[in-house]
Amino acid sequence: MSVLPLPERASLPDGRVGELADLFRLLGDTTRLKIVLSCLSGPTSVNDIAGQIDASPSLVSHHLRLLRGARIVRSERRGRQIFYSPRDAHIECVIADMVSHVNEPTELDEEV
Amino acid sequence: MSVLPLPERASLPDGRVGELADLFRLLGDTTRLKIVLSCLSGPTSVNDIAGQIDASPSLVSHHLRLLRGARIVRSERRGRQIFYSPRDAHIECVIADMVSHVNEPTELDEEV
DNA sequence: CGTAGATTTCAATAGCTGTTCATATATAGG
DNA sequence: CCTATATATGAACAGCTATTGAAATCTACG
Repeated sequence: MSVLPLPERASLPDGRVGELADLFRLLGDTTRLKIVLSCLSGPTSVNDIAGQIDASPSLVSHHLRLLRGARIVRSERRGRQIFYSPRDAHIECVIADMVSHVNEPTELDEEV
Repeated sequence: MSVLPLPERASLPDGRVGELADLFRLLGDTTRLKIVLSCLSGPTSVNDIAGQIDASPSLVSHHLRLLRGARIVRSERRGRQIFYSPRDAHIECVIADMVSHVNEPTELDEEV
């Protein structure tokens, strides 16, 4: 497969489809997505995230490691706690676009 | 959790986090992502998609059903074959943004 | 140093899901 | 009507992964 080009912007270097899928997959889990949403408003500590989404710090930490590995979030230590925030603008943009898609009203013709 | 607001654009109606995650999850599978990428260039038949990504028509059809159910792609019959294309601009936009993220050079300080 | 707070790691389990193969449905043409 | 092509469906299996609870680091601070 060497399809594309994408309608605009940068094209996909062949063989990197896996990387791209990984990113989507990470955002595709409810818990992880909530974590990312939690720190959209600014740097948030692990415990605060856990509190906001009602999950154990252990679980949150697990997911944060994956998210950080994929450069979806960045970490920053302040005193004895660690604050997480979205890695870059693209992530926020991707989420905003997808929210727009969810909010898009269903056309009358097409259905399940 | 009722965090947010998202930096710009529409906000997420509470309780719809699941819907949002579903969309990302669907794009998070390599095969499915390839399918979507295949029909980015225009309406493509099931068999052509299967050929482009080297997968069985059965498998492609299975995934297309999920993608259509989530309104990620639309279908259109022409003769005896069915052509698929991305459902709306948001999808293409989301993918383009994520590609930008992949292409973003790694900062020197932060690492695995 | 020793305690407490904050985060991370480890191991084990349960549930989900992508894939396959066989079968079914549908459309067009002779 | 019968065949071939195109797509869809169903069931079953294997592999992955989210979750949990306990234990381990690590940092700040008295």
